Amino acid sequence: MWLSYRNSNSRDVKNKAEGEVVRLIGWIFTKREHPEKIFINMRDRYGYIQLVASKETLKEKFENVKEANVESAIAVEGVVKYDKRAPGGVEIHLTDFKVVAPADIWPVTLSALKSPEFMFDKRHLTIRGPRSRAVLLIRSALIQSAFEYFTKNDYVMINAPTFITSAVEGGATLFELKYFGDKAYLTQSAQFYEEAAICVFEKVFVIQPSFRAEKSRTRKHLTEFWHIEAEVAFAEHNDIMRVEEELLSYIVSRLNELVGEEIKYIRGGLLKEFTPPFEKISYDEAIEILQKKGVEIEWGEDFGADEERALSEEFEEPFFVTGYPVEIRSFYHMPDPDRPEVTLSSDLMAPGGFGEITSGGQRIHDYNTLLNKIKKMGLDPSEYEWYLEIRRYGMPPHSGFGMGVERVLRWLLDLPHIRDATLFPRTPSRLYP
RNA sequence: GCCGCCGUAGCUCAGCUGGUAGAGCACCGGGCUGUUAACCCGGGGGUCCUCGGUUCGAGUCCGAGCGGCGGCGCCA
Repeated sequence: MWLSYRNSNSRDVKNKAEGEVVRLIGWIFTKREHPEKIFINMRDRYGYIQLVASKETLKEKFENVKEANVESAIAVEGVVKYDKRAPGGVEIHLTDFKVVAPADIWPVTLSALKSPEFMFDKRHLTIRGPRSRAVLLIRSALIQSAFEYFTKNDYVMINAPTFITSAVEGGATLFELKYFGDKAYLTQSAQFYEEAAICVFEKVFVIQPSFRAEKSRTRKHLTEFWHIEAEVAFAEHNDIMRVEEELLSYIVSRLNELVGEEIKYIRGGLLKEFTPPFEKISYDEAIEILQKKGVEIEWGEDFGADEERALSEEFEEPFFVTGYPVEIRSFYHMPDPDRPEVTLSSDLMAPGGFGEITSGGQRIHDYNTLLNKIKKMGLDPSEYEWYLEIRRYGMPPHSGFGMGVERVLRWLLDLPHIRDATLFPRTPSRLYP
């Protein structure tokens, strides 16, 4: 009933002529009261529009406007009026006003915005604010853009299971749960399942959550995050870096088209667009750069937060660090045939001190090589039985990567914390709401 | 897991060397012919995180616990 009552919306009224009668549905965002007039900023899915209620035209219904609290759901009818004094230059002079669902006194005040604890305890309400609204719209567009990129390039979307039995990354970071009589874990990555699927579809991708039981108190970690992962058969390390740089460039330019208004609202201007290929430096070069900057790091050590920051400060566009040492990468990474101490792997770094946004590389596709590697790293081959077995039946060289949705979003929008990049964030200290 | 900071009204915070609490925002009432986080005047509102200790007396001092925030390690 109410959906069909609506014949315009906050965005669409700008296309209407002065004097046209429109019916809108939405929520009261803010309200300013005077004796004869009340100004309402109404919010709907499309944005914001100012409503003007005047005692003269609304008569006894003016009282209803007076009594309606902020965040009441309303249905209104009114006349389109262009006026310089209205935000956005257009407003609706009400001829009818109904409360569809009343609201209690809204607890989210201006000072509440300063309290992360309050804002996330009341996340189910605070997401209605203009900032969360914009970020979540951009997030939706980001996932849409990634989906577009992959499907335009002949990838097949697969859906990997969430319950798993063995670790893709380090075993210590798995969430354990009861699975009837057995132990199961929540997935950290769809990678292994993608590797099985490339022998059907050659190019596959997933967009789904990954779980990591890392007690990370940082602004770049969630325990549940959305993962964009791709895996490509017959592809070598350089091929997958090409995919990553194309994907990121596509996402950025598409976001500017799809949600430019929201992006401007959050960061004051459109996103800087990039063109592949990105700069690529080797792990060895990265170590040199860091040592020259006076950072204490030796070849063979992994980058910590300080190192990632120092390194990425040296760049103004995203760049790859390639060829990480075998010791600091997971067991499945392909050693470089010309230099067995390093892997055919890379991380894509965001510039300006931000650091890692994707991680990827070529996988070991030979059965015996992988088996030996698993044993050498002290892992139990029986836990990787099916993963090994796919290598006995025509597994070509292949490569893949994973990109964190919230991390990319946080970087692009310069958000203070990764929890701002998701609807209901999950961190070690937050499981509610 | 480690290091640091914090916990007083619905929210943000003040409260000096111990004498049972205050401001702004929000809310309610009144005023105001167009506001943009409206403005002006008035009002109500508090187990001072919990437990224990010191003291005639604890929001304030001491101890423990719980919760949150920031950073490190780990990663996307």
